Amino acid sequence: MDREWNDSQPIYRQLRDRVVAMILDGVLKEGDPLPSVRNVAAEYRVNHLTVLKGYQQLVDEQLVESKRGRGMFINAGARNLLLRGERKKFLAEEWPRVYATIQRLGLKAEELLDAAATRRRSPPDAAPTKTEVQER
Amino acid sequence: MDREWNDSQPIYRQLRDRVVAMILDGVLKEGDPLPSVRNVAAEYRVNHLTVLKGYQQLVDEQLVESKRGRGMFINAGARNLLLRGERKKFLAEEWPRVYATIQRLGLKAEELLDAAATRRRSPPDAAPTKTEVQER
DNA sequence: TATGCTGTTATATATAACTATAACACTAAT
DNA sequence: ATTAGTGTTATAGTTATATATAACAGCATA
Repeated sequence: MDREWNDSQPIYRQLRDRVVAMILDGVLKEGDPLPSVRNVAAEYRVNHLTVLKGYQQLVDEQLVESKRGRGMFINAGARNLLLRGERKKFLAEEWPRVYATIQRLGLKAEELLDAAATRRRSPPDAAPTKTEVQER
Repeated sequence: MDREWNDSQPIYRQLRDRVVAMILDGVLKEGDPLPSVRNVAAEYRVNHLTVLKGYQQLVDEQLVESKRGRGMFINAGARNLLLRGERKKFLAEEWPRVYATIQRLGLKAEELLDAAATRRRSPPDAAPTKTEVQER
């Protein structure tokens, strides 16, 4: 119900990232409507302008199209566009920093895999719905 | 000379992180003075209050001690304190998100290692000095 | 004592992020 | 035509981040 926000990124960017994750994971497919601005705002207890700002990023990236009065919809080719773009961005901007940290802390593959495996346990009745933005 | 700032984190936190990296890497050892607030401010072309704020974080974390009129110095035990704390923080807060992204993008170990290997090439005369905060 | 380093405090200003509240515009269905 | 759902715009206020400028306080040394 009440997801938490990471203080290392503005909320609107985290929202954008969550939708991106849903597209990559196939939870949102081409032509699908995004959960509505006001629904998300209510569910996450966030201002609807903040949600809109996150969604507008997706529009600017050509991933999503807005149809006034109807909703916002995943564009054709969105997933492929993302696979290219996000890969490049991650490898160039995020991974080097993360890799350096791993080296610096002397973390081993086993510890990393253990930590990744136990990162979340979903409560039994928390089956994901298409109408809500999902936590990663 | 003129390092760049990552727009995904406030400057003062990036400064804090760079000093932490220098401690972990052994560039700054216990008892060593930190590069002075005003020097760093000048070199990075940043307000000295921003640098001070980053340094104050380190004081709050017991990693550094401030001696008015003399400078700021790495505390005894700072590196060990960091090794515990940063490991825990990284594995709990950052790595799960990063790991999920790697899975989502279908990145393979080889690609990751390649990207990490080519992440920086130091110009020949850019030997790190103790008196400057280093880029990771 | 005077100079030149340190860290620190005080004001004031600008911008980004987020919020609350209200209103507007368009679409679909009753 | 009305209603209820979409996205969108407008105003205004708060907090965090970063800036510029000035001044204060402590230490070391010439």
